[in-house]
Amino acid sequence: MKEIRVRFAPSPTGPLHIGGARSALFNYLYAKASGGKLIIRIEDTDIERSSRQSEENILESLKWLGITWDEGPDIAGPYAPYRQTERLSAYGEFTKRLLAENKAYYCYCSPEELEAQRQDFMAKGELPRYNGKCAELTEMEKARLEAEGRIPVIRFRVPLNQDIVIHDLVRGDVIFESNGIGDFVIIKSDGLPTYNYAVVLDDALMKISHVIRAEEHLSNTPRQIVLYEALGLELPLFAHISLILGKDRSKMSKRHGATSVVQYKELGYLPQAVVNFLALLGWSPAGEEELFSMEELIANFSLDRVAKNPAVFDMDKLSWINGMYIRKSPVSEIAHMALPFLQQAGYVSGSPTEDEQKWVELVAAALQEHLATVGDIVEHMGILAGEDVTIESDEAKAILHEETFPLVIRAFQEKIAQLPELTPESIKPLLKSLTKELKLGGKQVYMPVRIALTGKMHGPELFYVIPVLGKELIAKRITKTTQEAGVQF
RNA sequence: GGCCCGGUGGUCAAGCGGUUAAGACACGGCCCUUUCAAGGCUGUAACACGGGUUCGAGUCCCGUCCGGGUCACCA
Repeated sequence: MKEIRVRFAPSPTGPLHIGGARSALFNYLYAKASGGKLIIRIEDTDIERSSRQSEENILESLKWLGITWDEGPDIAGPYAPYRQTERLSAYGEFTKRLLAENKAYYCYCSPEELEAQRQDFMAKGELPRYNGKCAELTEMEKARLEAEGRIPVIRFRVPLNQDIVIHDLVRGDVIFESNGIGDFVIIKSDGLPTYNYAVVLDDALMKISHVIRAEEHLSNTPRQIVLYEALGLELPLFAHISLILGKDRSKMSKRHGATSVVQYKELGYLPQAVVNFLALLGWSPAGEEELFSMEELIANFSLDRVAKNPAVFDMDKLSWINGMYIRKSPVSEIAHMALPFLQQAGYVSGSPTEDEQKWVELVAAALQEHLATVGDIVEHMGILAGEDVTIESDEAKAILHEETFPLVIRAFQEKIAQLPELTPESIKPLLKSLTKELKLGGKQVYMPVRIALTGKMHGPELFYVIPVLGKELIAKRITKTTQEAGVQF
């Protein structure tokens, strides 16, 4: 059986886009599910916009997501190199052959002339495409044009009157007429191949068996197919997955919010959550489970459960999934992820002490259940840090005026004074014993203590809040809130 | 505009000629709970429209409408 080889071929012109990430993921899942290989190929023939920095960023984002590859620019492999600009020498003989067989020709039209042509077509209401002006130049004409200092491109001569059919794995057969495609450029005037040419050569040369990519490439595919045929190369199987749309149903872009993978990382999303969410965008599992680890995705993935219709990026669902993963993660991991956010907000020093690290761990434990993203942690810190407390409402204030309040708060203070160290484990029984000894309902103990300590009626479990605050802050905040409420005890 | 792809609740989606048209997110209610969150139960809500084909159409065909993609010396 033929080896399954799929590829993700980003152009390094910016950070990894969320849509690109999903293409990469589907390729990865397909490769893993079928025992095949994933190849990363960098399509950097647009030298103006490509950068090595973007390439590194893209590879880093893929790694962050947990997508690994078998061959690529950083690990080489049997079909190296994996950067298009380093593969140029391999293209020459193919181009020569096309030229020799008259399947391609030099074109001397300048950009200005092409633009004028296009305007002409548009004005006449015809489809704008290359008019074939240079298709049949004689040697003499070529020499003259070259003497003018014109640098030619090479165009592919698209065969006329042909139906080109794509047997698409997700869409079924898609048919294009070759007459709808004008002779297109395969070699630019700078000598570099265009995308449509390089992609065909590389996919063929790298023995790619399945091309899984976004739907925006569907209308390019007939160009590529005619090239495969002209060169006598074996066609891969194609699978075009639909696009990811923004809330207004247009293609995802900056104005829809975060579009790159790094942005999600920076906002405090977990890679497993992003992967899980992306997988569900356009693919659906056979069962009703929605939460999948990478291993489970691999075990369940198949191309025939990939949807044809575009999907709107639903931030709410991403947040929900992320929250699920945050709750499932060990506290230490959340603490680790939370640290930079807390540092940036000034709650923790640049190089945290051991005590600070323990404190962050407590904070993470307290807030873990409440977060949609790790970055959200900062919004909750008012309750857990600082001397600054204000009572949020008259309703809260009234609770401090209940007649049992002095009793409760005094007993509470006595109890924590006896503890050498405040820990969730020690506070939990302490609070319980308080209700018992005072013969009060839970609410009559927990609520006044909560308000005295935080000024709020809601928040994380008290047995977390108390150790996070520590004895000193507790004393200060009690003084402050009781003063504000005007209660003696 | 030409060509191509798509159209099931607000969103993601299951469905492959016969179902009370799943499930999830979001939203509302109830329960649990010291609060909130989580969790459990529950409710509102959909086959774009019009013609066919068929005993029977969300499912097949055609048209209309709507959305998207693409028409580069970008990828």
